Amino acid sequence: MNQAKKLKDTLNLPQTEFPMRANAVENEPQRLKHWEDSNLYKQTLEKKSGAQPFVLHDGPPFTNGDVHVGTALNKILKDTILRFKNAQGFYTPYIPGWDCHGLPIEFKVTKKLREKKQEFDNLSLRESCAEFSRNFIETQRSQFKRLGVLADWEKEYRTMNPEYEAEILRTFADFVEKDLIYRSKKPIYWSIPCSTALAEAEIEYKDHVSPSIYVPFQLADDQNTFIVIWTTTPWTLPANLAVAVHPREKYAKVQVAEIFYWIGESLVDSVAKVCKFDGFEVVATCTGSDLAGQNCQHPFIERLSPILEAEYVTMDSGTGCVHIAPGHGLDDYLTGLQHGLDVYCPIDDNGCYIHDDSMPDELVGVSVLEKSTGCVANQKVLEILERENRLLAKENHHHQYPHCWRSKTPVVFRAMDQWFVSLDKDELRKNCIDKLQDVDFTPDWGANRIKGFLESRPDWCISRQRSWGVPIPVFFDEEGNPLLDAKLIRFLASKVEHHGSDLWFSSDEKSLLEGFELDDDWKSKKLTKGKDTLDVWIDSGCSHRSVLRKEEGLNWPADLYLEGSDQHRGWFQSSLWTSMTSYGSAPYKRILTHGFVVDGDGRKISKSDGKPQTADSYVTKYGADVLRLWVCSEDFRRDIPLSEEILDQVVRSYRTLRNTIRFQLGNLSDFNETDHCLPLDKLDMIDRWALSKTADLATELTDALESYELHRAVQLINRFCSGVLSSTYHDIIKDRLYTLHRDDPKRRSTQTAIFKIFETFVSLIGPILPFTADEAWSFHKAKQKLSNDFLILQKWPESDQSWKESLEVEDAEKLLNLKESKINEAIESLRSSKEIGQSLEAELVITCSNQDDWFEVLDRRQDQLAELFIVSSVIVKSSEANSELTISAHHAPGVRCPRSWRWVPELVEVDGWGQVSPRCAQVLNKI
RNA sequence: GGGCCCAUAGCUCAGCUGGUUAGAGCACCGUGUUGAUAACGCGGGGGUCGGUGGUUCGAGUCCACCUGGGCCCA
Repeated sequence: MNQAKKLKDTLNLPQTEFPMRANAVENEPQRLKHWEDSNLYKQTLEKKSGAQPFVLHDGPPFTNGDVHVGTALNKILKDTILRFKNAQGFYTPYIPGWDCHGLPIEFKVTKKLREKKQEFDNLSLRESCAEFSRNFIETQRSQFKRLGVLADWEKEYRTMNPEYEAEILRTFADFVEKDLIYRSKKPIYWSIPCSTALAEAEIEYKDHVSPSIYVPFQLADDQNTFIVIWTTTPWTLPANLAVAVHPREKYAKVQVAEIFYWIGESLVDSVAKVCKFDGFEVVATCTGSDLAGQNCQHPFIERLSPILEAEYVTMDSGTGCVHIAPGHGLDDYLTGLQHGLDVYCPIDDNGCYIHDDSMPDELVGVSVLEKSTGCVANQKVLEILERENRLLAKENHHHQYPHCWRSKTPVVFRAMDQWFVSLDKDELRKNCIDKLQDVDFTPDWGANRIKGFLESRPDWCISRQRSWGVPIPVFFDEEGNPLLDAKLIRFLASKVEHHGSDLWFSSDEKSLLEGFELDDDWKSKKLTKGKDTLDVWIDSGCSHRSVLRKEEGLNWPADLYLEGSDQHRGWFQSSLWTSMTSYGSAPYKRILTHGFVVDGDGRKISKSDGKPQTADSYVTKYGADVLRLWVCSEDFRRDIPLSEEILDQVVRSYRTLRNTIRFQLGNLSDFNETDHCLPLDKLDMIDRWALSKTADLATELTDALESYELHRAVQLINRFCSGVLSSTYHDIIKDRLYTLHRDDPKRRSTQTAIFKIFETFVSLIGPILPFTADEAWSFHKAKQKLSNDFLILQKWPESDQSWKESLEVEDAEKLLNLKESKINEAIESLRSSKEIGQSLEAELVITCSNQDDWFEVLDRRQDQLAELFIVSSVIVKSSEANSELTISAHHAPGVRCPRSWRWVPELVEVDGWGQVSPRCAQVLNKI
């Protein structure tokens, strides 16, 4: 063995089994299993039992697919915050939930059943939906767990659980009791052959040819003047109740012979051409606002149609004047609501005109269904228009028209009776907005956003003509009068609590009502149960009631709701309505929102890009900790970019961090807390400096996490790793750690510091990188991969004031600043001129005035300067007063010690080891 | 089209209430080391702060408009 090798073996080089590479894909699941086997979630709670709770209420993801990377982001944020709060000392129960009902599931399941040509009724469809939901709960749960999310997976809530469904009904009962529920018509898509309502998802747009007609409406005050509307659905004309114009667009009065027509100014030429206005002349113009307020005569029914303003009217096509039938279109409906029009819809379930006071006899019973032979209703209406001289022109119009996905026939838009929540009754809306003042919003514009939604939304339509949901427990008598009674609903809720809401579909009216005392008025009547289900926003919107108020250990209101910013319109809002109605205040103290995951160019990620969207596709490649580090490194309040480049960057900073930890572990291999720890005042200057930097980190990082600015925490961690540790502290202490005798107080001083820094640092990164931190902790405590001493059960590092200010810290800070600027500069110039390689080959001469503040520091720390600057020696010279501090560097004189690599004036001989520096000789003699 | 929001180096982020030549980490280039080595040190280049106009003695920071992007509606 040559001397170099022999001497190297006498050094205290780092030793650790903590691997350089995480191999996360393989190792994380093992750690996860270990955590589960040890029931770690329960342990974290038991450790904090009796402490102040911090309740983060989980918004339930929808159970219809794999966990999306955006959903993963949401759960990672929640988990990180909870781990932090728990470490800080809060009792942090976390009950995850699942949103199970709803159309997208029903739609997918129906499609599957149809493809398999399976017969199904309501009940079997619901069972298939439930199974579908259950399967994805299993899938998603395991995907969430894989991310490291610590939660009470045994108590998880599901909106389809019978107990949960009962609370949905009780919420509805509260609405009924407060008299907020009313019945009114609203247009929906209706499939005539299927005799069923359709949702947007059940509609296919197909090419279609419709009649395009121009119809003049005579002004009530002026027999010779007409306002001309254009429509492609003549059959809706019997339901016309108004004509809409755009308030700020220009309209022209066109004279044709003795008759005047109002038409959108920019459309005059095209309308004149179609309607064959020969020799027409524009005689006046005005804005839509000027026209509004007048009445016109329905073309073939004794009824006035007011001219109204509507913002959505365009001059793209037609006449700029829009035929309004509130019973047959959503825009029409909303305009009608604004102006107090009736939601008039003279069409029955079979798509035939009904008999009423105004329907012309010749139309009663005529079907509006489009058949291969055409639409009879359209033909009849055209006949009437022609006869009444109210048809200026008719063409064929090719366009995309909605068709029923099952029967493939064109659907109609038809108003049907729906249940609504009156949002303005008893100032509910106002109270909701007022109560937002008690809620903190992060970011603060969230308040503004939700407020806008609360102010502008129309009354809440809560009925759906669907199967996969919670039934609206209403009965009708033979005349169609509804029985809606809070007591009865609560009675049914108790039944549902035991049997599930399937009961409504499987039982007849008699057995549903069995055990309930009906009022005398209703007793004798024959009752039929309703067929509608509740809007699923009620389902998730009452989770605060079903979960927070029912589960032991939770609190109402929640400390925090944390969801994507789309939930300002969704869950945050629906939760507020239900909570205000039942309890008079908001169910949350703070709302924290995050943006959406976008690609590297800031564009939304869509399936068509072919980029992976599931959380799993990233976890199986990078592991959970890298994904978590990505989440936490982004400012989640805005859009969150994700790309290969970004993840590669995260991987690199992860490796740096891991290596830093590894270096510390390696240098603690022969250190034992009880035997070797030195008291703070015995620590070396540089060690005290490092501790003070660690204390700063703890303060700043805690502050960043408390203000939910996780990305700032990650920046702090990165900077600490590279700036404080790697390039400064670790670089400086290598010499003493490696070359001094293992028991040298200077070495033990540094190990004491590393020990404390390590424990602090690993604790600080715990919430963000739970796998890596726990792994490091296990190696630290048990020198093995897995141990039962879990990092998560450690206390959050308090920033230790005693670590902070001291003369040592001040001096070190000054000297290190000098190193970073002038010293390194001097050494670098020596290196670039090839005079030295390692900085240890250099000797420095620092010249400064003994009047200078610097002199005092340099003088006081003279014996530590060489080590601090990582050179072989430093000579401090005093110069004349007022002269600037200068540094010169040259190759160190003397000889190089083969053990410590430092240059010394001369080497000494040690038996069996050859020649080494005097310092190394002392060490060798002790070995 | 409407409401809310975002835009600083190749990437991720700092930049408080407007005030000297705009910062950090990563990446990149150069270089040293080979006793943290699929690691680490040192040095360097890189931004007309999305654009235009305005307020001001002075704007990345305030205002208006425009462009691009996101969420939610229509």
